[in-house]
Amino acid sequence: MIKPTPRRERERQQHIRHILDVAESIFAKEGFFRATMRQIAQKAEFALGTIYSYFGSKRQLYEKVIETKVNKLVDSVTKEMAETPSVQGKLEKFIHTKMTFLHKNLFFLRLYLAEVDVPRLDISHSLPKKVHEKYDSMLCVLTDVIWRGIQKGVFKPMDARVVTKALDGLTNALALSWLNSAEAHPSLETDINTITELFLNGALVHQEPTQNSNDRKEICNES
Amino acid sequence: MIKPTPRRERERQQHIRHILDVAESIFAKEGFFRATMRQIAQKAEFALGTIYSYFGSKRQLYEKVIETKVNKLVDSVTKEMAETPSVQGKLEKFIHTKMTFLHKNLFFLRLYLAEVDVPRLDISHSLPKKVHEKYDSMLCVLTDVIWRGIQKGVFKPMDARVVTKALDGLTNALALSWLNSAEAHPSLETDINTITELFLNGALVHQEPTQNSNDRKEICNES
DNA sequence: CTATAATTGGAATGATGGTTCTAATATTGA
DNA sequence: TCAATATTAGAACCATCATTCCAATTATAG
Repeated sequence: MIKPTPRRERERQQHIRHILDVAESIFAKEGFFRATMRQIAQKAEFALGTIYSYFGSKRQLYEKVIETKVNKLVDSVTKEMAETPSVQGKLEKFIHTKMTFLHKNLFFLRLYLAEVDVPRLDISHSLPKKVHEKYDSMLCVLTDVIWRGIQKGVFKPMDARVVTKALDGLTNALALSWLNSAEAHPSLETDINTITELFLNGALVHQEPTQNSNDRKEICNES
Repeated sequence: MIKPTPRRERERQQHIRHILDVAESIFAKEGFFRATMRQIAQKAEFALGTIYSYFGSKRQLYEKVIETKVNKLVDSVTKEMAETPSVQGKLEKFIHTKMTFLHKNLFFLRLYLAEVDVPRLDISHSLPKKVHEKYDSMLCVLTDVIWRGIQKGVFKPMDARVVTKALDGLTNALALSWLNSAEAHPSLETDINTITELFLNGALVHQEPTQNSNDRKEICNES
């Protein structure tokens, strides 16, 4: 019951962050069930008991890993969207920010896809509500944007919920492709442009796209 | 080394199919790791040893479940596409057939998403090559269709590979939403239409998409 | 320096569940 | 009906972890 030294406390936080990082990489590589606490302890260079003293159980550790990252993702996406006024701009921000985040967190991407994108299999049905609520809050913002776009006549009249899922799925699908193809970075910007264009204007060739025609050029003159 | 009676043999096949069905439902509900062979044996009303005599191991059983269904999916999708002449028609067939199949196989859908859509986590990296090859063959057909569409000037010049992933992901994402929302059937046709429209024409409102598309042709003939 | 509290390491525990084995049981051909 | 064979049942075996525990170590305060 004594005061914990500031330094001591700082180290503690340091350790926690370090363990979370290691756990993330192992969970991402092995999945929840194959990953063992020993493995994590070993790679983190702590003893088993230490891990358990920081996080109560394997599941808690796992949940913490996911929760931390999902929060970061959602926060940055919603922040970017909030800072942009136009409907179309918000949509572009959504695509851009989300994909950039996933691109910078390829390790995490596996967990994300397995747990957030394809929930309710294996363990995920017991992911803390917090995580799902957080993620859903982001989707709600997106739905709202689309809905307002429809009201304003910028978007066609479609079911905003369905469109939200489609856009969310579209971004996930492309991010997923980064995992499988072993290429390095190059695809990020290209993929963002492709998706944005595809989502806004579709695959068919048109005469005069009323709103924006600027990014079409970009798509064509490279690759 | 004796002749297996025809009836006997028929029963055997019957048993195998029955076990596969049961296994599918359990794997889908629990995931590979949580599902136990005892559980499957019990629900299938066979003894453990019997299951092992039919399929060698848990993993083999699991792989058989997935392989069987993926084959059916891919076969029906490619067949439908082959029977349709026009590029746009083939695309619509892809969306329609794939989504209808997944809609009719909601149980399987979980496994499908976890193993085929988000591979390499957990067990999937050891899914038999056969399965991935089969699935990829379907995607190749799709890529080829898109590529030809671009050549003909029906589609904008985009990276056909990326568009393939996008379309595949789009359909997966919508199918996924059926799992989460507990609604019954109604969304299938609506979702198919929404996706098709979205993919072909995008979300933005356009003026008058007239037929003429020759002016873009020259851009395409690289790649 | 010493007593007290916090941290750490890793062996010991216990449960779970895949796989194997053997003893029934049923089927077949004669 | 009877031996030979195939099938089934489920108990027993065994390896693999998550988790707990306690002894050893280290830090803190006076």
